Amino acid sequence: MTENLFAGMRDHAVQALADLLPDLDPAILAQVTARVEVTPTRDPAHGDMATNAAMVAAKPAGKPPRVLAEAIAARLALLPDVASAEPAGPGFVNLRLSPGALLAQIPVILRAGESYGDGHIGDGIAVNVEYVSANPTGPMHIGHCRGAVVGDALSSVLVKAGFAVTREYYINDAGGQVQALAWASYWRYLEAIGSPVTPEELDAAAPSGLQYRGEYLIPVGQALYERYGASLATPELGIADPALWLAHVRELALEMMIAEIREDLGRLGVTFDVFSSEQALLESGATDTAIAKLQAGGLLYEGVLEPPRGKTPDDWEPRPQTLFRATDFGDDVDRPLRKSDGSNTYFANDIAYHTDKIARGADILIDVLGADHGGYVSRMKAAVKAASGGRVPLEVVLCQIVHVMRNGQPLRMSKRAGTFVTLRDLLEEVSADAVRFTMLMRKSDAQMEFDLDQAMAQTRENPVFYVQYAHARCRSVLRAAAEMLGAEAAEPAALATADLAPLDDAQELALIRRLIAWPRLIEGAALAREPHRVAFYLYELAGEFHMLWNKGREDTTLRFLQAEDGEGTRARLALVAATATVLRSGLAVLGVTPVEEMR
RNA sequence: GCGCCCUUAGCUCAGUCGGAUAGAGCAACAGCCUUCUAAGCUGUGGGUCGGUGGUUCGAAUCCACCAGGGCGCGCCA
Repeated sequence: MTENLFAGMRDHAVQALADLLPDLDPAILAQVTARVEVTPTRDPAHGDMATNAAMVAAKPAGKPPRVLAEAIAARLALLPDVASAEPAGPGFVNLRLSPGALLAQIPVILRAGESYGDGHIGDGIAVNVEYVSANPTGPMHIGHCRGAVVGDALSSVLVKAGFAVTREYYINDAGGQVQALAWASYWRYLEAIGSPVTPEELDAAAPSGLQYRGEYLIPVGQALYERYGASLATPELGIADPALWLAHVRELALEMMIAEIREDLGRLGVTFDVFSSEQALLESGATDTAIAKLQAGGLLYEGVLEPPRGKTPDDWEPRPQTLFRATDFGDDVDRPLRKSDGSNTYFANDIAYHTDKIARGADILIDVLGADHGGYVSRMKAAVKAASGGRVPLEVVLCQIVHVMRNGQPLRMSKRAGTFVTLRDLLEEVSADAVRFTMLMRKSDAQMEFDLDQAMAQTRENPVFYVQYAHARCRSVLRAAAEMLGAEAAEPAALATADLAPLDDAQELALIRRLIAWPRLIEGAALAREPHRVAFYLYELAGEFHMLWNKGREDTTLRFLQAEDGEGTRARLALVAATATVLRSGLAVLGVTPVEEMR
């Protein structure tokens, strides 16, 4: 748990307001203080931090913002850590920390190590983050990997901010797609045992045709052969009664597909705490229970939906269905829970699944979904509201489509063109570090172009390289320091005791300001559910460090290691070590390797 | 037709949940450098924030309408 200087200063600003406005209605004051913020300044000329306290309080207090700002500044100026506090602009109070207060954060960082930035705003609240949840009918596709990276990084951000996170994958193993998987696997099995059955015959025999013809099921067919011999076929090696084989084939195919998915995701550094099975939920009766509960609450009825305006399906006919009163909970239309054959819709099972997550103790549910599921969001939110009695919110992070670009041209993701389609293929060309960081350099709900050339480039244009390079430079300096001063003297613990007064260059101070913004950044990213902010922060932090490094090319007094200046060297080494620490802390959140050297 | 997301410099994108003169990289232009710290460095130009209204001390941010792009729209998951 580390100190957030901005949060601390905010407490002082709020206190100042309370002292200055003793007659203000407490309820109004609370409203005002909720809007008070202390932020890093964009322009160093404005000091280290600024607060809007005077402006948000001006109206309720009936005083001009500048007057309030004067009074707040006068009070904040008395704080020992504040060097100056001045009203500015329309009513900001600009604060400059005393050099000691600013520099004192460096040993704080060094002692905290990578845990610097760990926060408590999560307060142990249980958050369930569900992501990927791709059908277990084939290997991971490139389209899945953005959600995987976003979900994984978001989880890490939340953990760092103090939330109790469960990372979860929902296996859709109950529907018709899995049945189709079983039939396709059976086809590969028949091939493995040398059956004369043709794909056409199988396509005709399977209830929904032969859907998955990719070669990735060949190993499944082989494994079935190894386990069952020819016993799943007729004596003539023809198609046997599905009752004899379907369950076996289904089980093994699912097992192997899930193993493959886990392996692919593992290569990307994406892991989960819990895998939940739709089929298991059905078998446990959880779905019936959840539906019965809605029924008991009077939230279900038999009714007929209107066709959507402007786009009536060809085969539309009015039909009575079991409907959930989603409109009572903010959705546009009530939603069906049962198909005409009496089985549950995907939505019905998903209600049970989300109910299950709540029953397991989640206080907040987050689903990371592809943009093609956008139309699904409002009904699921309605369902969760109904199922939890409004206690548990469902939040949805939508990930837009990724266009993979090469040589400035969109990459066609077709097998016929010989270009890759799977995550595994992608990872053979681009490192997991580059994939992850690049994916996180965009807001998730914005469409993005993934430039392969840029992701692989070993130049400044590549943000991953740029950030890893900054860390490598830090480590390089520290290795040299260990040579020069001895290993122990270059350790964080030793550097934490350095006299930091020599750090007074504008660029050194700019770097320190960036470092101390880390705890606040984590809080913001966690509350906004926006892991991409971490990537941008690291990019900017790396930029400040590179700038200092480059400045040392011209101004030799800014170089980190100087034989004739022991005190200055120790101070600068402390800054370098602190920078490396925060870079590592951030890269850990993103799941990107903090490399020791560029090779 | 309806709903949701998006539109910011030539390009790719940020903009800290309403704050100060809207930022970064690439590209362009102009210098420097070819190593003393490592894949070059420094500086400059570039914007009616898609458009029009509105809300207020203050709007890229919130609201309404319009334009363009994406996604979705009863028994697919």
